[in-house]
Amino acid sequence: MSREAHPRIPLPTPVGRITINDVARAAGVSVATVSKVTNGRDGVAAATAERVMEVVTQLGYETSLVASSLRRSRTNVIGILLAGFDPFATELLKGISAEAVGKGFELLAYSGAISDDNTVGWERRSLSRLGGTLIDGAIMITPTITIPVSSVPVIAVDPHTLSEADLVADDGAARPVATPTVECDNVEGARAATKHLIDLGHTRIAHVRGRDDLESAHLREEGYREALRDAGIPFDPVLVRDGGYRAAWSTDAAHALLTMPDRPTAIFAANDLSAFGVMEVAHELGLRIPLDLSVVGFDDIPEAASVHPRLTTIAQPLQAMGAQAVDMLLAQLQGRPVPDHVQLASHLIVRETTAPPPGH
Amino acid sequence: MSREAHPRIPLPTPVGRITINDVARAAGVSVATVSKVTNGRDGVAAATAERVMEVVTQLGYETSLVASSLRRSRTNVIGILLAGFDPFATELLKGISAEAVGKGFELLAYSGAISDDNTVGWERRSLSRLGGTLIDGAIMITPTITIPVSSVPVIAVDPHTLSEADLVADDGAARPVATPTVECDNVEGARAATKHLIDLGHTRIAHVRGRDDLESAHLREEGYREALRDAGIPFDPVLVRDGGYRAAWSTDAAHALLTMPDRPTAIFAANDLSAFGVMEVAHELGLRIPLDLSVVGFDDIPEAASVHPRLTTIAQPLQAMGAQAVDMLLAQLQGRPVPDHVQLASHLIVRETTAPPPGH
DNA sequence: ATGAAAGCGCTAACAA
DNA sequence: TTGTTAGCGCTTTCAT
Repeated sequence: MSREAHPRIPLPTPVGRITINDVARAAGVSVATVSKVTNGRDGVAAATAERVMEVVTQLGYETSLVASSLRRSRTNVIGILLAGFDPFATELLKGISAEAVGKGFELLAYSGAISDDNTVGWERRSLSRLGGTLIDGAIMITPTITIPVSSVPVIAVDPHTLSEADLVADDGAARPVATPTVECDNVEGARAATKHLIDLGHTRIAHVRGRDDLESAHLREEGYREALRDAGIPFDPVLVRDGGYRAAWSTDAAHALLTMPDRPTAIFAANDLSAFGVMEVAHELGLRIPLDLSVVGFDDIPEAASVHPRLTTIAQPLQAMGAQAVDMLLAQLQGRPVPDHVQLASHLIVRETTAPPPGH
Repeated sequence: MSREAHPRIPLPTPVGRITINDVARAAGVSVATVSKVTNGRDGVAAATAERVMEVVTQLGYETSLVASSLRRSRTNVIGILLAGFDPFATELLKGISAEAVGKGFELLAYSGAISDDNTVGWERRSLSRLGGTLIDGAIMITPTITIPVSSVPVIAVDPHTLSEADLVADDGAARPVATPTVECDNVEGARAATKHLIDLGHTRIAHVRGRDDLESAHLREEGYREALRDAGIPFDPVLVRDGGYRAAWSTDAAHALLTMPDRPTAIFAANDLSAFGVMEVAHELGLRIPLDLSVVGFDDIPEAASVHPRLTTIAQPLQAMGAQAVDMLLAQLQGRPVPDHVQLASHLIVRETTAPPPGH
């Protein structure tokens, strides 16, 4: 180690980011050698490697994710593409994070729909911007469009459209590739919610429907109808109104339902937000929950447990769904077979908004 | 628009990612022109621009975040650097996301500590890997080390060490640059928690302390002591035990406290997890909460509202803290003055684990 | 064992 | 108005 003078005075610290060039210069080697050392490639003398590592430590050098990902094909980074960090997405993130730990992947949650003008099409845009370079694969949370053919593997969680697997290409041939999907059992959940009300003795059960353009809304209505059919209760179209998955819209629906002559004694709302709208209207009309009116929601967002009275609802196993998505993505990355479609069981959480009908 | 034959047959779609080269080739222009068009630079004939845009749309081209960020200085992406997507971090994310919307920035939450071997030092590593290229600035969530001098602006949320502002450099000169910090008022929160117990009539109030190496633990103990002092209750060192911010460790502390001769009638735990440990031990010992023992936590993680009985605790305004961090980072990016240190008020949430002491 | 050089996709000077 | 070219930081042949 008798090269001419590696002075002990502090290396000329560069001002901005420390790059591989800074390290190479300080260690008196080429950038290629530094790259080999930091990536553990062999073909470098032990002494050289040691000296390089010393400089790396001293300078606090880390390879730029951007630069290396531009050059390499794999980055060991999984992208989670989402429209925003809402409660639904963050619950999934918790599950994803827990499942990914120790598997050698870094997580990168990207919200590209951060301004109002690109709330539509963020799925494709995000995938194009990150895919193929920054991330090895992606988990897409509640995409509202069909996921385009992508250069990296993608798993969709709770997609709001039919999977491509169910579609047929223009030329009539079935598509070979579909985006694998993870979601909860919407039909079964809705059925359980409705059955819970039926078991309590309700027979006049209304449904505040979700957004017509979203697949889950249809599935939940289907579950509602099935439960009625199973119990021999005739379906009454008058008792179904649109709530659009939003509290504001649902108040209209609720008002119509609760002021009709033979008003329902129970309402199954397509999601928790709609249920909140229903509860608000009931309160305004002087109806006591659950004495005069029972309400069931869907999703079990955190607020469901905090409102008064606390909302009975169908919980989606969000963290388990996130973990499942990770498993599927890793399988896909490793070339293992991946199921097209995974449904996880939702379950009823009985809280304080449901009781037998009045006079029962 | 009478160039020779832009055939209507589908453009030769490239297999992998669509790059600027593909667009240039398909549109019959240079990549520079495509770049100008997609970035809205002028100096391009309207007809050319239109043709390029047509190809861009048809091919579904989006500029690669990686490549462009390598070349440009600004990316309009804010990085949120975190150790993992835990409840604390995700609450902050909600606030950050809500505040950042419409401000023209994309959000990129990066968890680089995804394997067990790099749980220490993730702060520096993440910052080095993303900073200077991918992100314009960073919000660092609960860093446990002093943030290194960085090439991009950084805001620290709930840092677990003293800010550099409080330190002095080796040569004795005060450092010119400190990492601006957002946190809740730990002292005041702890004082409110303790005062709540005092107001209920408790005088023998124990404290299960947090991790000794974390600044917030010391601040919370300080608040506890101040409240006692304000009330004229002498501080009894026997009533303070280490819980390490963890449920498992806190059970030992709780056991010691609750089996002592003159046991406390109330315990202020340094965080909610410690409080859960205390509740568990109390249950084992046959102590009823809150009849025999009152418990107060700190943080108000979601579980605090779900356990039985529901935990009285000090809530940190996490979403507001996230929003504040965004505001500060944007200010810093725009060269506006930024406060060194912002403290947001925590507040007491009274639930079911506190009551007057036995026989009061 | 080491380094020179090409190139990943893109942007920005500069030339034409 | 358009294209040529250099280079952002890095990895990877391929010479030396």
